[in-house]
Amino acid sequence: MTTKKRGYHHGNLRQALVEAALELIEEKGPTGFTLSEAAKQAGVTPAAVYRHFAGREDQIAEAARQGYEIFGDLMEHAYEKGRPSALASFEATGRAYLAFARKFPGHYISMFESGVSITRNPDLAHVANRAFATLERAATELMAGLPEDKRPPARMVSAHVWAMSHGVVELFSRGSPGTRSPFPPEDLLETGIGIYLRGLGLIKPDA
Amino acid sequence: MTTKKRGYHHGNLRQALVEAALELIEEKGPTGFTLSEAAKQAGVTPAAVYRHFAGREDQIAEAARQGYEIFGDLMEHAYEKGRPSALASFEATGRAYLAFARKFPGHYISMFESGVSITRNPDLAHVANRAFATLERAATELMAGLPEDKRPPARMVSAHVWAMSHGVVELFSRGSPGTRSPFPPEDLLETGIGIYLRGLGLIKPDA
DNA sequence: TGTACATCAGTGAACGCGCGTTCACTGATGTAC
DNA sequence: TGTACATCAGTGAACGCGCGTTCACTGATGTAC
Repeated sequence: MTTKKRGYHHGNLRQALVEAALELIEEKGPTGFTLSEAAKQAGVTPAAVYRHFAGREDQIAEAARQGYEIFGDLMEHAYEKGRPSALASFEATGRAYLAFARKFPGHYISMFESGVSITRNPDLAHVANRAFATLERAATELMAGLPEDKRPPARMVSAHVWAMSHGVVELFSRGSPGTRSPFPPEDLLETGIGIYLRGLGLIKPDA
Repeated sequence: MTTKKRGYHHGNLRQALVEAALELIEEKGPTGFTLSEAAKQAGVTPAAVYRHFAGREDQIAEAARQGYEIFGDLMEHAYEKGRPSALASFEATGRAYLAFARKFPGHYISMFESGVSITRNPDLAHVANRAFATLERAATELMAGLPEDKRPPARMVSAHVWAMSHGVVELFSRGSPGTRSPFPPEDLLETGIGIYLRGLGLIKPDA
């Protein structure tokens, strides 16, 4: 829809295939994606896929890579928006995590549930690191506001928030096991992180 | 190995199939499990499976069901062990979550990553609820120790802890995306819950 | 501007594979007399 | 104890299916002269 770069025949088949894959993954889960069906959805023979990807695995990896790219951008935006308040920045990155999962479920699943191995794909590892580095940077600045003797490692703090965000998404933001969520996921994450930050001594114990 | 009930030919094929499924799931992920291979591993023709299960889906569901059963037992044990201290009970259930994921990875994956739908299977819903009810009971008791005006709903507190536990397992306890864990998962969860509880005002702000 | 050629994105047919599921069967086990 | 019968767990062959992947090809696009 945007820049129609029009290649030889199809005009950007590669991206069309990625988008087809994302739709399939979103609809039918990570298992539901097949190279053949993605090709069909893009109006092309399965064999054509091999002009653009090494195979099925590679196609998912590209979907995940684009996901990490978007994710990283969102995190950075959130981080910047909260500045100069370290607390606001940190909270915003947490919210951004959930917002990303909601808005880009296909990407999210590709990244975290498709079985794509980050360790085996250096490209992926690189973009993924950028996203997580933002969260960690926010944590580092946050810790700077604490007395040194009661300052947990920033990596640990970011890991905690990452874990809670991920847990909320997996358990309560999609129809996985938790029947239905007892609370809106956004509220759950907001209050959870709020209590956590109070535990760090960063929020006054008001109400 | 234990009670050899010896049925007609095989002697408890049903359970042997469940165990084969668990091994396969543990080894090769939720996708890696196939009815045929489970049958083969149990030394039996694929068709034999249909004497004991309605199909592939049903076989995974039974693996998950047994997982929830074990999980529920572990949670209850942890809960009882911590008594009469509500705090100890609550912390113990959190730890039990991670211990379960570590000790019974096949079950864990069947329950949370296999795509088995709890809502569509009443049997499953029932055993799952028992497990989560324990966590919630622990949370309720814990909240009783707080002044009423600053007492978040027990359901919410248990959801928070559940989410963080699940997140730690998914992200740092297995080789998913997080490269390698920056900290031992047990420590991560312990400290995370510790900070959270402090935020609730349940632990003194000592060290 | 027109023609000859090179490129290479996508085709279409074919492959071998393992899957989940069905079916009529067989033969070991348990039971009634 | 021995015989006839009923049960039903597991067999073996077959099925249709869609998968990922390969290959020689074709024909539209871009380029050199």
